[in-house]
Amino acid sequence: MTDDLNATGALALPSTKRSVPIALIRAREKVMGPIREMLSDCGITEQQWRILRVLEEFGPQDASSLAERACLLLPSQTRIVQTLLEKGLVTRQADEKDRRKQTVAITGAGQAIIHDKLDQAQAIATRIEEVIGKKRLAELLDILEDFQKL
Amino acid sequence: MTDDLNATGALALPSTKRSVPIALIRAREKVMGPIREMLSDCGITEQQWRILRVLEEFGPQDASSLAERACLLLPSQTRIVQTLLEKGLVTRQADEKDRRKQTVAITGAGQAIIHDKLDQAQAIATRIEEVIGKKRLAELLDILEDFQKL
DNA sequence: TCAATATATTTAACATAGCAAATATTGTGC
DNA sequence: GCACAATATTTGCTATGTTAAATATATTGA
Repeated sequence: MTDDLNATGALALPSTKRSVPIALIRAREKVMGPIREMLSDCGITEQQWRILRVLEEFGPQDASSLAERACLLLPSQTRIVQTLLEKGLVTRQADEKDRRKQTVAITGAGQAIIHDKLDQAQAIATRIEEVIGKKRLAELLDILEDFQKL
Repeated sequence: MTDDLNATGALALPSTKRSVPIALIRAREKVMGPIREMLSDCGITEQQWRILRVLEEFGPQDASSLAERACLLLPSQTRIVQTLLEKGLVTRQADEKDRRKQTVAITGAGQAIIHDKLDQAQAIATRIEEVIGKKRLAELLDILEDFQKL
């Protein structure tokens, strides 16, 4: 009884205004605005920042773990690490035991960038918490986690 | 008092595991999986599908409105419409009154694709509702809307 | 041991994201 | 009516997303 009907009475998709995929994009777009602004003046992209963050948080790791944690597909990860190598922000070397694996690590220069932006990044996180509310933000993260069950 | 501290006692960013931008990406990735699968066999991308959906829902409209509703940047919209033109799924013509504006409309072939996929798309939407729960899904959309205040 | 498989990562190719600059058309003030 | 600012869209360029294929190393079983 809750099926959406269009003007002709036929079964219709939910309006794009309440579409989950579109809502996720829109929200993300807003969140990323200030973050991109923060990163633009140090020549780092959003994805490069994520890789540095993950390396700083979890330490040196193989490519697959890094891609999973930074939420990147392996091909993207490969390219991004290559540019980070050129910038001198990470290192990469084959694992001794299993030479198929590549171990990626953050350099001092990479850590410096994170530390330089720490206050700004913290301020952005705080701002989000203020606007959305601490409780609702926690709810949001919980609900989003449930999407992994799909 | 709620500041996150790392091992050295310095101010630290929230773990990437509870990062809002990353959580949004992960959720979106899961949602899009079945949708991409549905579209792959008719040679249509996710963004092309969004444009067709919006044109079907709101009718012929200028490029800016279309981009806004389909949640695409104008340059992306321009290029995607170009490929849709080549596929014969949309038309585009200059507005009579204001020749700067381009009016885009869906064709019969474009509508046919939407109607062909209607049942499948509906099933995906239902599946999401089952897993997340109707109430929580509504909460999610409400919270995501609040991000526009940022 | 060696061929067949499986695993880890990279490359290739095409589509899109994001930003800045270029184009085209319209509106405005003098 | 014209130079000039404003608006709507497109183009150019670099980076990433996405899928499939290629490459390299490990593992397994006859």
